[in-house]
Amino acid sequence: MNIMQQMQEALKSQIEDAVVKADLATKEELPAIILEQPKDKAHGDYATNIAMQLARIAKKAPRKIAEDILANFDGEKASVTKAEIAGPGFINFFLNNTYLSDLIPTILEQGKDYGNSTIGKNEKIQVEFVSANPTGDLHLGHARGASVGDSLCNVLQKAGYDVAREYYINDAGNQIVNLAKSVQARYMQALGKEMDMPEDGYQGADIIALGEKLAKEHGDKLLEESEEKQLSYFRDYGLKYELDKLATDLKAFRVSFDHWFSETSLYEDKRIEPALDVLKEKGYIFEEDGATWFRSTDFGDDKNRVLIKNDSTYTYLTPDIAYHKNKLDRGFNKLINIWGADHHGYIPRMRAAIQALGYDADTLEVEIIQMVNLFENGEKIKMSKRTGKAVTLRELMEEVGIDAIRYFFVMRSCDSHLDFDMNLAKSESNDNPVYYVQYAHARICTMLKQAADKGIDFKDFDASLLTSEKAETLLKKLGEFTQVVGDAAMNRTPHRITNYVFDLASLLHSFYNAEKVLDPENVEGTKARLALMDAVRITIANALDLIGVEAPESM
RNA sequence: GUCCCAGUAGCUCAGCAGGAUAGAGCAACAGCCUUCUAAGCUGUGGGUCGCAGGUUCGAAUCCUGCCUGGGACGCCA
Repeated sequence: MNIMQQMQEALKSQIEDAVVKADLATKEELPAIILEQPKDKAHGDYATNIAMQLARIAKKAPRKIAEDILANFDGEKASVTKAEIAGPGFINFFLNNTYLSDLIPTILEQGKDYGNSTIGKNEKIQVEFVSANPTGDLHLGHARGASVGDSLCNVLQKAGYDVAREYYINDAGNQIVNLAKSVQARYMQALGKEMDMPEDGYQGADIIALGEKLAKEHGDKLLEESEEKQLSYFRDYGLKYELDKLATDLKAFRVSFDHWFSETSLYEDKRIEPALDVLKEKGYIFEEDGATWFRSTDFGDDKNRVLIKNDSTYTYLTPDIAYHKNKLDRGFNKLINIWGADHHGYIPRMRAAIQALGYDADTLEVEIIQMVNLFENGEKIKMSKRTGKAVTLRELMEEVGIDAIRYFFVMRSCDSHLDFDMNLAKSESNDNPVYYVQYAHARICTMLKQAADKGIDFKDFDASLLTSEKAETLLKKLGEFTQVVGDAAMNRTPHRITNYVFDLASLLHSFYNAEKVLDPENVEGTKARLALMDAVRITIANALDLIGVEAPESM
C-alpha cells in the first residue's frame, strides 16, 4: 500500500469510528466511506459525503450529522489539520501535507516500479486481442485494437493481475481457402496469364506482392503440380507469409503476445468434438433442417445458432467455443476479448456458450472497440475492404510514427468513435499531445543532466522546502498515479493513462515556467526541486511505458 | 423491426462507484523568450450536458420513452 492509500485508509477509519461513537449508525449499517478529492482547493484535500448518506439511517439533517461526526472525530490520528462542514453536508478535510514529502523518496526508490499495486491479487486473466485473419495487412481498426489491448495488458500487469496475451489465428475455414485461391490468381497474373480473382478474394497489395514473389522464385514450375497440390502449397505459403508479416508489424508496433493460438490446432488436437459433447450432455444441442444447433436462446441470445452446417462443416462459432473452453481449461478465471464494433452482435452467443460450458456469464468480458475514421487535411479518407484500399498499419507507422499512433489510439474511450487526424498526429508542435508529454520528459532530462554536469547531487534533499503551490499540486498529482493505474485496470479503461499523463505534463510545464529549478543562489532549494523533477520524470516515463510510447531524453 | 455504441463549448473529447460553480486541447482574442528547450507558459470570452418524464437531499452520470448519427442482426468469418 502506498502513502496516499495509507493516508486515505487512516482518514476513513477515523470517520468510521466517529460515526459509531456519535451513535449515528452501527458498524453494520455504515455504508463504505467515500473520499473524494474536491476540484476546488477551498474544499480541502479530501471530502466525504457520509453525512448525507447517513441522513436516512440516522433520521437527522445531514449538517447536524456532520456536526456530530466532527464532535467525535480525532483528527490527529489522520493528519487532519482542519475539518469543515460545507454545502448540503459535506465534510471537508484539510491535511497536514508533510506526508507528501515522503512521496518523492518512494518514487525515486521504486523507479520503474512506481505505480505498481496488488489490487489484481494475481488473478489469472487472459486477454485475446487483434486476432486479425491472416489474409491481409493490418488496418486502422486492428491498430486501435492492438494499442488498446496491449496498453490494457500493461495496465493490468502493473495493477497486479497475472496477464496472458493471446492472438487467435483463424487459419482454418473458408477464408483460408480463399487466401489460397487469391494467391494462386495473383501468381498467375504475375506470370502474365489470365486468371480472375475469386469472388471473395483478398484484394490487398500484399497478396499481389506475394504473387510476384512466387513468380520470381518459381517461374511457372508450380503449374506442373495438380490443382489440389498447388492450392495446398499456396495456402501454406500464403499463411506463413501473412503470419510472419502480422508478427513483424505488431512487433514493430511494440505489441507482443505470449501465445499465438492456431485454430487449426483445435482440429489437430481433437478439441472440438469434446467441447460439443459437453454441450450435448447438458442438453443444449438439437438437430433441425439437417444441421446441428446450439440452443443459445436458453441464455438470452435472440436466436439459436448453427454449429454444424448441413454440409457437415462447422460454422465459425464451433471451433471458437472449443477455443474458449480450452482457455478456461487452462485455468484462467477471467477472459477478456477485444473485438471491433462490427463483432458486437457475436457477444450474446459467445457468452451463452460460456454459460453452457458451466461458467458464469461474466467470466467472459468483451471490450468493443469502436471504429476509426482517418482524416487528412480535414477530409475523411474512405476505406474499402473490398478493393483492399485501406490504409495499413505499416504505412501509418512510416508516415506518422509509432509514438503518435499508439498515443492517439489509446487516448479516447473505446466506446467512442475515433477521428484520427493525420496532420495533427504528424505535427511536431504543441498541438500534438504526444509531443507535449514527451517534451515535458525531455525538459526534465535536460535539467537533470545540467545538474549532473555541475556536480550537483540531490540525494540528501529536503522535501519540506517544496512549499510553493505549483510544487504541491505537482506532488499531489504524482501521488495519484498508483490509484489511476488501479482504476484503469479495474474499469478496463487504459485511456485514463493518457488523460493522467497529459495533466501531469501540463502541471510540469506550468511549474517549469514559474520556478527556476537550478538556482545557484539556493543550493538546498535546488536539490529539493531536482528531486521533485526526477520523481516527475519517473512517473511520466512509467505512464508512457504503459501505453507503449517512448520517453525521449531530448527532443 | 430487434440489439449495441455515441450525442457535453464553434471543433475533437474528458468527466472516476450520483455530489458543491460541468473540465481540457484546438480554434478566437490579449500578453510572456538578455534566465534550466517558446515543441512551453499566463489570462479572456464561449455550455438549454440531444429532448421529455421518473428515481432522490442531490442527476451530464441511474431508469423509461422518443429524436439524431454510426454499427450489428448469415447454415460468412
